[in-house]
Amino acid sequence: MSSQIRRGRPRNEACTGEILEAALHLVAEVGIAGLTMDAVASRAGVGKATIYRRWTSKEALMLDAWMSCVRKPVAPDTGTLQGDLEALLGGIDSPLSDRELQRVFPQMIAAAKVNPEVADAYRAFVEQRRAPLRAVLLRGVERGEIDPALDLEVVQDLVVAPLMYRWIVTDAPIDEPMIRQVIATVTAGIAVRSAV
Amino acid sequence: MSSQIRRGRPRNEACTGEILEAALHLVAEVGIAGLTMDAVASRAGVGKATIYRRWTSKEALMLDAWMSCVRKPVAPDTGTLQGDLEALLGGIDSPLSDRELQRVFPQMIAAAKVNPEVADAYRAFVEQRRAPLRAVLLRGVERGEIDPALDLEVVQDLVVAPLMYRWIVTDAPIDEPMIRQVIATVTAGIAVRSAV
DNA sequence: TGATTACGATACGGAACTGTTCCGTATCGA
DNA sequence: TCGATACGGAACAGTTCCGTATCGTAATCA
Repeated sequence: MSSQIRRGRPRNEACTGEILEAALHLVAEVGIAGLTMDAVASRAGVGKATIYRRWTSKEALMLDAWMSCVRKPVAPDTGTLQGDLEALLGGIDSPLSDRELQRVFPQMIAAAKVNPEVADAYRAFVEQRRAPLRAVLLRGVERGEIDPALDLEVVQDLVVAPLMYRWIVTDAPIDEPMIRQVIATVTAGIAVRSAV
Repeated sequence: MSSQIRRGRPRNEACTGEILEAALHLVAEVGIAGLTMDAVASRAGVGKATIYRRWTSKEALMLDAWMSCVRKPVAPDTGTLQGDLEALLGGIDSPLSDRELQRVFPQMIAAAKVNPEVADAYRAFVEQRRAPLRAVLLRGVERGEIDPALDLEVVQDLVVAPLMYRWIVTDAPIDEPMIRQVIATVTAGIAVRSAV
């Protein structure tokens, strides 16, 4: 069925990645509202037809680009909660720079609030990002480092939110001392002796 | 200079507010990219000329609308850090519903990442929101409830970020138990005995 | 070699939106 | 009553952009 013999000139698969990357860089520069297919084609060094041969619409391209812009992190296992958190919050694996991601991600959120299709992809994206942290916290509960009476979802937010907040809302720096203080404060606050 | 006698039919000042509100509701529905001046005029029940008599462009209208959509909170003083925080994080004073604000705010952020003029207004907006919380925390330090060695900016983020994170990123519920756990965890984590 | 397909480049139709400018009407001060 | 201004509604031109079509060229297979 899908074993149709391909005749003629084969597709240049490198183009696919170049188009995706060009789209992401452009979104970082001008936002999704300012993004045009002409600009994507020009930046990727391809014709528009080459794009439309791969995606049916601008929206389809954007969905693909977003899903490809951050690779899923793996849950570390250093033996202690503090160590796991430090390893997990270290960096992000992406073809885009941090600076660009800080611009692209809000565009994605804004689009998700308005477009249900984007919202679906966005939910999957967030869930994928949160899974490793949840695993780390569960191990923390098993080791007795976290008060089992606490709502783990909230604990998760306490750890991640300050970073995302600086990333998205305030643009404040996310450096080592800052991350350290976040982890120190939260781990101190969620220790078993704390009563809610 | 500005004491020119106004002749002729006076402006209907009610229109101004209706236009601003219509713009905000529409941004919540279709996003800033999908917003059209025709739609604003139609929703506000005015002609487009009435809008352009007050604002020179779509951007100018949007900036005004945003600055008017949330009123500055006041710093409470209940005597304890925990009490101040609970009072401060309670609710938001705005003509828009929470649901709508959750959609409008990301649009504002996304626009600020791309448009320098919006970015300026956005920075002023955020600073205005953060000031009362900073005052509350400073009193907490004076009362000895917060370790003075900590970076207060980070403490501020620890408190606000989980709420904003749910608001913007995950859409998870922000109810009383959740807020309580955030405040309890952070206040426990920033108490004086904790060493960073 | 010839058929076939992908390529970059460019032009095009159709749709949408902005910002302006007309109407005819309504509401004020003099 | 009269002049001045604001009003809602409608139409307008200019621009932008999407998605498609077409061009000549390049790459692959039969």
